[in-house]
Amino acid sequence: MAAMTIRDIARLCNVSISTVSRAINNDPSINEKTRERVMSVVRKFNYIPNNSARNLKMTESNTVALIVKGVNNPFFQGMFPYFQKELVENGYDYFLHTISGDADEVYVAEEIAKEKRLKGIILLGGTMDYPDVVLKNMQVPMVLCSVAGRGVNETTGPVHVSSVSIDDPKEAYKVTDYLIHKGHRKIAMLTGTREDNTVGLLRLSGYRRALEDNGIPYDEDLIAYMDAQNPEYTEANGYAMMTRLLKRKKEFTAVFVIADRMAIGAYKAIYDAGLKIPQDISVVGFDGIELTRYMEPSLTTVIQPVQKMVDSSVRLLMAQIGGSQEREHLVYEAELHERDSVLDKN
Amino acid sequence: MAAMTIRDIARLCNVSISTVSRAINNDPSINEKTRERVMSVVRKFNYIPNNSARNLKMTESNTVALIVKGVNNPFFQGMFPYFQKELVENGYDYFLHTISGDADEVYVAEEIAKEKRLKGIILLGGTMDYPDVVLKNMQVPMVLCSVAGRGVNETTGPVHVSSVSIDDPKEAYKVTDYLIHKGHRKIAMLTGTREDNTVGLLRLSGYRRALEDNGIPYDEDLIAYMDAQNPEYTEANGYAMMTRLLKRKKEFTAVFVIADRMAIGAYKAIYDAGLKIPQDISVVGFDGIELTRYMEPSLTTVIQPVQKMVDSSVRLLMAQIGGSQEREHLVYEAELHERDSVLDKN
DNA sequence: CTGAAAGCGCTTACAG
DNA sequence: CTGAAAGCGCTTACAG
Repeated sequence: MAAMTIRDIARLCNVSISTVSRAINNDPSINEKTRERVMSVVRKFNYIPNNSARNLKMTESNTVALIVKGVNNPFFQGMFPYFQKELVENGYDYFLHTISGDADEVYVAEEIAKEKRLKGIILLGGTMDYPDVVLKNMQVPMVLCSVAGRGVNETTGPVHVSSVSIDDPKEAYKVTDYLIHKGHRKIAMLTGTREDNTVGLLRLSGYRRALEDNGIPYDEDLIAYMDAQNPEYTEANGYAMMTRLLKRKKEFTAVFVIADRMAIGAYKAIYDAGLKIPQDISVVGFDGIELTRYMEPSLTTVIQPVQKMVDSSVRLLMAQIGGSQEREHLVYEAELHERDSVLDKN
Repeated sequence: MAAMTIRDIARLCNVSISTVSRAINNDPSINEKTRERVMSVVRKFNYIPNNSARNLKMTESNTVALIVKGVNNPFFQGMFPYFQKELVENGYDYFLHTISGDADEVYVAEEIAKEKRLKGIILLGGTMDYPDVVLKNMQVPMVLCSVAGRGVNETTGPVHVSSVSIDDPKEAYKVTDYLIHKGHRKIAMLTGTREDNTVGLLRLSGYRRALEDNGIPYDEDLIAYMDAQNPEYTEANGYAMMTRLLKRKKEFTAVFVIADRMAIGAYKAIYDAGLKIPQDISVVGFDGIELTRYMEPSLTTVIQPVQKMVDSSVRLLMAQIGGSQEREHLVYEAELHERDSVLDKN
C-alpha cells in the first residue's frame, strides 16, 4: 500500500483537495463541520501531508533554522534551550540541524534555506573566514554565532551577515595575565592543532602577548598542540596532550587549556602522574560548560556569555528579516570565573 | 533577486532543463562537453537545486535517517560515528535528525520518511511502548535502537519494527549483586522520576530483585528519585539527588547511579560532604560513556555494547529494506566494567 | 463556504 | 545525446 495523499482523503470525504488542504491548515474560511469531518478521516487513516510538496508550493515559511557544526560540543548544547526559547517567543518556528565537521556550512545553509523557504538562519560554530563572494550570494538573512576567525575582531567582518562572538585573544590574555598575577611564571598551554587558524591560534596569540607584556619569555616547550589527525576538543585529546606535556619534564606550575572538555582529560593526566590540583599544577579552562562546576576541584574557567550571545543573535536576525541593511558584529566580554583549580602563589 | 531555478540555468546555457538536470545529476547519457559547460554556469551563479522539488519528484532516495530523541545525551553521541560508518559502508546516504524530548518520534519519523522518500529509519532513544496501531501504519522500514519499555524483554516486541536493546533489569541486577558480593549491604540508588516507566523503573526493579535474592530488605529511604519537573539525566540532577540522599542521614556504603552523567554530579556531592570515593561511598554508573574513564576515581560502570548495537541495528534495517518480513528483537548483554570507584569490603 | 485550475521546481520516461 | 511533456503532492488566488 502506497502512502496516502491529499487526493485520497478528498475522495474519502467527498470534497475537493482544496477543502482538505484548508481543513489541515486551519483555514478560517472553512465550515467547522466540514473541517471536523475531514480531520476525522485524516486521523483515522493517519494521513500525513508531504512536506516536500508543501515547501515547494508555499512562498514563505515562518521558520528559522539553527545550523550547528559539531553536535557533540557541550558548549553549543548549552545554547540550544536559549535559542529555542528566544525564537519561539519571537513567533518563529525553529529547528536544529546538525552538520559534520567537514561539511560546507554555508552551502548547507543555502540548500536548506531553499528547501524549507527559511526566514533566516543562525549558524553556530564554524568560522568567520568565508570568502565574501560566498556570503554575497546568501538569499536569506543569516547570523554567525560563536564563530572564530581573523575577521571577527577587525572592523570589517563579513558584510552580508551579522555576527556575535567573543574576543578570543583578549580572553586568553586575561587568563594568562590572571595566572601571572597569582604568581605563576611557568605557564603551559593546551591548544589546537599546529595548523589551526581559528580559536587555537587566536587564544595562543593572546597567551603570548600576555607573557610578553609581563616580561616572561615564550617557551615553545610549554605548548602542547592537538594531534592534527583527530582535531577535536575532547577529554581524550586533553588527556593525551597533558600526558605528552608532563613527559617533557619541563617545569611549570599552571596550564591554560583552551576547552573545558579537554581540561577534564588534563585533570586525569595530572592525577595519573601523582600530582595534585592546584597544589602542584593550576588549571584554567575555557567555555564555562555546566560540567566544570562538578569537577574536583571545580574548574576555574572563562565563562562565555551564552545568554547574551543567543539574545543578540536572535535580535540581529530579526532585524535582518525585518529588512534592515545594517550588519553588526558584536563582540562580547567573557567572564573569568574563579573557582578552586588555581593556586595563589603570592 | 530571487533565487535561481533550473530554468534560469537552462536559459543561460541555451539548453533544456532536462539537460541541466542531467548535468547536475551526473547522468551518464549526457555529452561531457555539455556537462562541463552547464556546470561552469552552475558554479558561476552558485546555483543550488531545490531539494523539496527534487524529493517530491523522485520516487525513491537512497537515504536512511537516524532520528535521535535527546541530542545532548552523550551515550547516544558516542554512537553517531559508528552509525555513520556502518550506513555509508552499506552504500546509504545518511543524516541525523534530532527531536526534542516531548516530540512524537513516530509521527516525526513518518513525516520525514514521506518528505525525503527515506529508505529506512533508525530511531535512537524513545520507548518501546508505541501502540501497535501506530507502528502498523509505518510505511517505511524502521529499527528501534537503545529503547526501553515493557515490551523489550518480553517475547512479543512491536511486530512491525525490529529493535535492539539491553536488558535493563538484568544489568541493574548485576550491578547490585556485584556490590553485595563486594561486601556492601546498604546500597542506595539514584534513579528516574517516580512516574518513570522506562529505564528508571526497569533498573529499579533489577536492583530490588537482587536485594531480595540476597536477603537484604528493600529500603525506600535509600532511593533518590529524580525531580519530575526536570526529568533529565544531567550532572545537576545527579548532584541534587545525591545531596538530598546524604541529608537523610541514612547509612549506606554504596550507590548505584542509573546514568554516568548523573554520577559526575553525585561525585561532587559526595566530595562536598567531605566524603571519599570509594573509601566512604562506592559508586557505580551506567552507560559507559567515554568521560567515565577520566573521572577521579575512574568510574566503575555498565558499558553498553555500542558497536554491536549499532551494527545490528543497521543489519536489521538492511534486512527490512531488502524485503524481509521477519522482525527481530535483539537484547544484548552489557559489561560491568570494574574501575576504581568501588571498595572491596571483604 | 467550496471547487477547478494553476503552478511551485524539479526528474524521467519517451520520442527523435 | 537532447528536448518536450507529464507529473510528484501540495497551496492559493479566483470564481461562484
